Amino acid sequence: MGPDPLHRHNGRMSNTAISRPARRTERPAYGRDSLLEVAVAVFNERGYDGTGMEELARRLGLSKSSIYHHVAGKEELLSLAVTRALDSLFAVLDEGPAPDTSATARLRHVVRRSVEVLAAELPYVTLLLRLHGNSDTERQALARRREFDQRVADLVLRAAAEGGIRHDIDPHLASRLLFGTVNSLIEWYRPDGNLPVTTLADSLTAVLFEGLSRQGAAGAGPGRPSGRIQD
Amino acid sequence: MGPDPLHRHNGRMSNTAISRPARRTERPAYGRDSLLEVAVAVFNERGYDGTGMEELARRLGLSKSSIYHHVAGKEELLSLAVTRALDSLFAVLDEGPAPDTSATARLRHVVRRSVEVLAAELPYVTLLLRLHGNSDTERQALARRREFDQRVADLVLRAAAEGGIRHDIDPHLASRLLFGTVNSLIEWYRPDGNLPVTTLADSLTAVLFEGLSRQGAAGAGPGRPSGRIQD
DNA sequence: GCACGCTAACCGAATGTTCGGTCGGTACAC
DNA sequence: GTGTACCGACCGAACATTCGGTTAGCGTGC
Repeated sequence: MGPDPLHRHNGRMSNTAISRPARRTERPAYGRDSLLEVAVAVFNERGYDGTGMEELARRLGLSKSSIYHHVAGKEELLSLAVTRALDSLFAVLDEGPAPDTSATARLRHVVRRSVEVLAAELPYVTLLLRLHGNSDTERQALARRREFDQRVADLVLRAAAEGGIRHDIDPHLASRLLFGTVNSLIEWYRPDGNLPVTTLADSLTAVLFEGLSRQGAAGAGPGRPSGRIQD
Repeated sequence: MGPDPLHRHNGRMSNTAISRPARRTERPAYGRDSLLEVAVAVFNERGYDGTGMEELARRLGLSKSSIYHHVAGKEELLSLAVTRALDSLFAVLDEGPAPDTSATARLRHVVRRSVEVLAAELPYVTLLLRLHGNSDTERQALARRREFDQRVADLVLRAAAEGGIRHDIDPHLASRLLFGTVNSLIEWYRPDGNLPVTTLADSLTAVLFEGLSRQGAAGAGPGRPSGRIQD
């Protein structure tokens, strides 16, 4: 029926001890960042729409109203999270090998770095990849995400023009498979497991780039350029 | 929730009007199946938790209360959808080449047929793959899904033991990449586009099986067996 | 051939519950 | 005494679901 009446104890949870300004008092006190971290974790567990502010408060060890002391509301938490994810992803495109390098080499770099970003910012990217576009915030994030996808697709196209991709696979399909596989990492990869990110990135790029580059003769392979993809 | 509440003759199939008995009014006159089809489409657009019964009613051209004439509630719609998806997926495992065929050949068949099922039952599988486990219904579905994944992973392990998978890639990782890529199809593949399922399945199996089978020497490839993956 | 009852299909107006969010206030560090 | 961090109590809106009907077509008796 009713929740247990807690007598104003601040039993703050242990982890997420951001040790920036050397806290002296034993009052941990959430900042925006540590609060966001917990919120995103819960959003990913139950889904953004499936998470209530009350459940969020419970997991934070706070009351519902206290959350509004730190952020404007539920939607701001979402906005902060996906902006962080998108900024990290776009940074990958603007760094990397000089533009005069071969497109194939640059693509390889983008894939590898995307895997690393995905691992480093896993909760934030996970939230981004599961948006539905139910609010303005979500729709704007999806628009930025589509822009990212578009720029990667262009790079794949240039790699294909260089001959970096086997001719019996449509470059548009190659894009989809490449980043479909990369994005599917959010479904199972856990950075705290015993598979290092470097090994993951090595294996993923090896499998996909070798599969995408070599002309195949294995059993039931096709021989003609395949159908185009829309959108 | 639990057992299906009686199964009297359900109405009509999806709008392939066979006009079997007699003509109804000009109204759509939904049966369970056609109603489910619309509902699942809306669930996939806005997310299950993000879809209200009112929005559902609007899209059906019905009143909210009329939905309850056909199904017990929102959760039954979800249950019907994911059961259909899971039944189709498990059927793939139980058909196919005889058990005395090589594991590699059987795996290839499972991957190809999974792609086909994914395309044929796209909305239902999409809904399944996006569950969070917020209710008993969802948790039961996720349990069945994990069982499917486990059986596929076993098959990959046997294929690896046969030598069907290159030795510098851990079979557990190979499983994840393989079905990560297959499952990522729900994010972009549309059966009504101009990429036929057969071409898709050909290309996907070609890229992945060639990438996974051949020992690589392309640039930055690893050389040792990679780290293990947990659960 | 038509009156009658039956039922599937539907609706508008409610039900209680949960939602995201607000408000006035307390504790305490500096 | 001012600012930061927090809380319980509360609010209107939206939620899934229920209830008491109405309508239309079909089968049957006659």
